Amino acid sequence: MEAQIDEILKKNQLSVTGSRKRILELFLMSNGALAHGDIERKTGEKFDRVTVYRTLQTFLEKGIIHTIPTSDNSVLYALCKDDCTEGHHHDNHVHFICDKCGKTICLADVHVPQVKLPGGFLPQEYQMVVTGLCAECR
Amino acid sequence: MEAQIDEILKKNQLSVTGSRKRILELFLMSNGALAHGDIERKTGEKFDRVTVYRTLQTFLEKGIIHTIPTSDNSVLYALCKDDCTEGHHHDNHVHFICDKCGKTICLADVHVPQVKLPGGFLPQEYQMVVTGLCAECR
DNA sequence: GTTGGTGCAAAAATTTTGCAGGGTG
DNA sequence: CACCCTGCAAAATTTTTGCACCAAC
Repeated sequence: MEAQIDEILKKNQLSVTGSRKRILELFLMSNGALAHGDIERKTGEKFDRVTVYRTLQTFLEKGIIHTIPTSDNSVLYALCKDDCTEGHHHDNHVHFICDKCGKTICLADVHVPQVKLPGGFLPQEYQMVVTGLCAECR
Repeated sequence: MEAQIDEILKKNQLSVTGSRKRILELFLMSNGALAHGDIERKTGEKFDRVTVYRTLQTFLEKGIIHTIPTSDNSVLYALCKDDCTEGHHHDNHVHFICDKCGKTICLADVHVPQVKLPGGFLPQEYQMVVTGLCAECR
């Protein structure tokens, strides 16, 4: 894991610092989406809130993570797949958000079906979010 | 339109007030999604920002409008179809967000395909967002 | 007249920005 | 050692809450 983290950071020409390593580690472990608040909590507020904002922003710009659309006003972040490049994501699996426990789960095996759009639209990214109850909460 | 607005409000046991009429009118006219800021702008800041917040909240609770997931941290609202009831929405069409002009367009004719989920999940609502370039911006 | 909605004020929460000090390459 | 990153402070923005007044029914 340690090596993997370093590799990701170096591949994106980022300095390997404590906060970046820790936050990246959280994403690798969680195997799902994290909100800003999750990260603050899981790091035990060890890092300044501002640092978390800036780290997430940096990861976004480098294409290491991406945002996930949600119906409520929260912003979720999740790791990109390897074939994501700066500004171009291929995160084409479905996300499930549990109404009860609030957890967001990446359904890596469920692909987003490509729908046919009316003429004129130039689609770039398809995202699908399913809400309901997860296996543990139902 | 005037009559339609009154009917919607009365059907939901809401007092017919100036701000509610105006904001509902905006939704009926826009035929798309509106952000909080759009509403403030289009009403010419005639109503207090707090009133807009509370009106939107009320409409949400009554199932008159619903939120639309977006990748950035903005919250968008759109009218529900007639068969939406309190707490249970059937807004099962695809939304398109243009990366250039930022507009959100309801693709009312494009239905959200139902995907099969792994066992255990109890899906309640499917939402799909496509981003890219709209007909005018491409 | 009673109930509920609005506006104003203020508080709380979230996000952004500037700058000096410290760690990384 | 030069540069980028972090933490602190503060500003800006967004959202929530309390309360007195006014409008709707």
